Amino acid sequence: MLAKSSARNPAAKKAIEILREHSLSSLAQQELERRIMSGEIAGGAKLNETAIAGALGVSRGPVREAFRALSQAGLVRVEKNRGVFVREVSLGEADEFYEVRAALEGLIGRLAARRITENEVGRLRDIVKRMHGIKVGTNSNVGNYFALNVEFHDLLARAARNGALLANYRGTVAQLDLYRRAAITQSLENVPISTREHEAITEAVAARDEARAEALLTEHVLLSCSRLHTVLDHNAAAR
Amino acid sequence: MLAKSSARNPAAKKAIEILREHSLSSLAQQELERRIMSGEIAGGAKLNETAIAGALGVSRGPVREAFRALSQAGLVRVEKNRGVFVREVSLGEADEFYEVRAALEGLIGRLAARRITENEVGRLRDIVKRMHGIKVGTNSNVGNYFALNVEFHDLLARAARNGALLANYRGTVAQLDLYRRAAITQSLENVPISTREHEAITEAVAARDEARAEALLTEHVLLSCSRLHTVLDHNAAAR
DNA sequence: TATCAGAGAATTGTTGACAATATACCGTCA
DNA sequence: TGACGGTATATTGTCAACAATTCTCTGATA
Repeated sequence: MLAKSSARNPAAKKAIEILREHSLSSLAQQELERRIMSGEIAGGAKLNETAIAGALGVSRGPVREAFRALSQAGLVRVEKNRGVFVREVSLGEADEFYEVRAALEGLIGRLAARRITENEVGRLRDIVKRMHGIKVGTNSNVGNYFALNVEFHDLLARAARNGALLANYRGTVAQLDLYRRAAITQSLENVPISTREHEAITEAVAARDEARAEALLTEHVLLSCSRLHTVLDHNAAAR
Repeated sequence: MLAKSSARNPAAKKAIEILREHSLSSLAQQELERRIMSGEIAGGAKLNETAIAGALGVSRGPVREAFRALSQAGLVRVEKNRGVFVREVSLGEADEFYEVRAALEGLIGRLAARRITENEVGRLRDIVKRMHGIKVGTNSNVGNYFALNVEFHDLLARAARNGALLANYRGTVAQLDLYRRAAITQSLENVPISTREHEAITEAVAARDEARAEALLTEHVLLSCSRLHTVLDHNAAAR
């Protein structure tokens, strides 16, 4: 029965092909990471082994292995005999991550200015152009801007052509986003300001100005952190 | 039988106490990390699940979970259906890690200069004093200097009082040490130079000079990388 | 001699079962 | 009514068995 479906059904064939090179635990890890980062699973939520195993159609073993990897990545917290919980990042911890990220982005700016290709510069400019297109008024575009922001910085991180730096950057940003997702503190008024910063960064990198790219990127991250606090204070005052 | 031994044997009692808060997988992870970082298990070596489980007195489950965490930490490499191997870091990758570390240490220097206590400054000075005591001639003291170096930088990283930075620093250094351990490239002649750099860093931090501490630490890491290359080139030429 | 095929052994991937711990529920008592 | 205790349930931690894949060794062949 299974053989028959795999022989005829292209989807089943593809699934088997994927399983040939990926273990169930790595697939479970990917899927759980996606659900956590998308906010599908809220911060602090408990991850039930049996329930997740059932939902993914696997046994508890691979799920537990995925948990250990996610714990090492700082995305979940493991309490012995009690369970696994989506990590909650406090504002204080977010500030710590912002500092680390600022240092990493500085290096990214320096290296990207040195190694970025013309094609990549073009893609950066395209992202900035799309950022300019965000209309200040429609609230749904906040998420749109957030996605463009992620795309911009990840492209820059890849342009630095340092694997260790890229992995470190992504891991740090993922943990920082655990906070940013919980506290939806994107303010529309900051979009034009932030977009101008991205534009300046793009031109510094395009001009191969390493020192300026480093300084602008470090400053950009620290300013983002400041803007976050401003929005939070404003919200707190209004409440 | 087991109850009897645990009731009388203090060691067994302690072991049970440890098991009350630590799972076998986390203990396996710790132990494997220790063996990898100490060089007890060589780079590239295959980690046999059954053998390790037997050596640690547990079943394969916890060992596999430990593998996943170590893989996420970048200390081992998992190949599906083939096994787990201690990660081998190339010279090129080591250069990448040095760049990342330089950025992190810069931030550590800045924050440590801001937040270090008098007690911690005293301990830094003590470490430097012990570094000065290393006799250039006895080869066994290279490992001694290496330990002091680790102690110095980890103390400084803790003095920065940024948990995210500390975790990131330790993870990065662990991966970098995978290379440094494989290529035992410590040269005696560099010890006095490196010691002077540590001394200058200590005094910059003690003087609360954030900019200087940041600059000196960044430079120190990049110089260490340069010295590594010099030693390697020298060894290659001599061969 | 070198290469290839194949049987056997070893190793990994996954699962289900059992034991230990924690949680939830419910009745009792103050 | 609310706090406490005990039992039942649910969940986690660990293990052993089975299936699938890879590795190894032997022998045959060019």
